[in-house]
Amino acid sequence: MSRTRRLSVCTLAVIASRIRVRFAPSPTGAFHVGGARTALYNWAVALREGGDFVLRIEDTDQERNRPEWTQGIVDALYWLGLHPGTYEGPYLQSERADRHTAAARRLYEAGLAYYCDCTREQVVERTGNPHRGYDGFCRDRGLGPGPGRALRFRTPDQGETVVEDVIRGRPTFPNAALDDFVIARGDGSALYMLAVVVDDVDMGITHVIRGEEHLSNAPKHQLLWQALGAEPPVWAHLPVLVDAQRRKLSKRRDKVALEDYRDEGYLSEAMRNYLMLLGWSPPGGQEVMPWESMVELFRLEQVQASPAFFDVGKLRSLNGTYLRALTPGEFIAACRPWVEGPNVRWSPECFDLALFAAAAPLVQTRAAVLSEVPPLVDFFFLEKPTIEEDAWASAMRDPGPAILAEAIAAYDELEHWEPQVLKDRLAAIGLAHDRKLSAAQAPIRVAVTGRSVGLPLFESLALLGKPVTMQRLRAARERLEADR
RNA sequence: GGCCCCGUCGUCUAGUGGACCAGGACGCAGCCCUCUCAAGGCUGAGAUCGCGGGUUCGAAUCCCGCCGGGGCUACCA
Repeated sequence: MSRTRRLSVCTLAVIASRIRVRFAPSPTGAFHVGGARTALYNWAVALREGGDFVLRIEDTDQERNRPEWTQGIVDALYWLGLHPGTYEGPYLQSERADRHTAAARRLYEAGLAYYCDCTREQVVERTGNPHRGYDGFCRDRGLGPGPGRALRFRTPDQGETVVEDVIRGRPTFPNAALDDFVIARGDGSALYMLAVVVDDVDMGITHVIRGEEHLSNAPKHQLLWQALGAEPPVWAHLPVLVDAQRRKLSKRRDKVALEDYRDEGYLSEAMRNYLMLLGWSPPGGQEVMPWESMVELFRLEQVQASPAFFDVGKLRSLNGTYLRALTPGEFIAACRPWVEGPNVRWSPECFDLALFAAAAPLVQTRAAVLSEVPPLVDFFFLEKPTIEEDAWASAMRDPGPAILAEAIAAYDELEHWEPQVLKDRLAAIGLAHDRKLSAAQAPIRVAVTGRSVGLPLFESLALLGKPVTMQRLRAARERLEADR
């Protein structure tokens, strides 16, 4: 389909006095990254066009624990930067049941809907095909309301329904393929199909921006909008998010909860930037940019129509970029929950914020995610370093023990405990063993930090201080002797 | 079965008939820098634009057919 046939949001904005978008998640579990993207796109449109953003919780599934999940959604949006007060709501769909049933009654009274007492089994028996849908059996039976009687919307037999979609052009549905769908249950309560439309109409929504899974329902929604006497909104059906197997992201299989990413140390700014990029790319090719710039550049009609893979690798890279862009002070502040929180592996009284702050610049280029920070600095705050045995084994081969012993002797008499001095001494020792510094530093690094990779060694030793360093070097020598 | 949507490097994408033997980013490989690892710099590999026909002097871009993936087809949302 050609993009030239797409309608511009701006064009239509002239028709509607003020743009009103809505984000309408159903509280059926942890807040999903896909939902986050939908919310962000809605928000970007509202911000750019100076419109309103409405939050509505689709909670007509009465089983759920509403207050908790609703709070989870509000919190997730808050983390993304959508703060209460800057949007309308949250409205609870369940609290609007009267409006829904009133609309159902109006539709019935206008002859646009009819009552039906068919069971599913009866329908299947008549059509002979379980996938065939409803056959219109009760259309002209003139049934009135009654217990167990569902209300069905009378869809047109002829013609077609065109959904003007900003992203997809003009999906066109033959009306004959649309069944007379149920809009109210036997007990009178409205179904989602009716409730969304009633709410959207009532709330004056001008742009419905939601997931692609709703596209097939859009013609039914549109028919309902018209039946209710309202001008249908501008539609925009966003591509779904898929996993590596190109399957729709699933709560069971995939890591989709926004809070999981937050708890792993992804910055909300990075997440927001990444999510915006899933299905849209700013003109000019620049991908990393502040939210304000994205909002300015964002165009709904430029959104890709094909499914997008949620690539954690790219998210991670983006997060690293954001981490590195932080000022030292901001970086330290961002790290604090990870180094001072209740889950740290060292005893809290051993933590030294000044020491961490001094090491932070060394950490900043080495962490892509905040959860990677503690392992980089743990040797500063642990009573003794956790030795990785593989690292120990390879570092303590052949000249390792000799280098360690000579370093102890050389470092012991040092008066100036500074990186350059520490480095020069070790380089000289390495030279005597025909080893480059890159090899000579290994036994010292493992002895002091427990690992073969990490922060720059001599800066680390300088920050750790002479007494602790010497103590660890000696402890390593003792272990070597004991192992022998 | 019916209806609808989608299909450019592994991934996210640029691309709206000629400047595209297809550009960027992530990832990958190599080099430089270097006390390890990162970060940074440079270089490179990687896409017969799902397939097949057309239209055109010329097609990733227009038309037709097909294939593949997905969604809807609930008295779920």
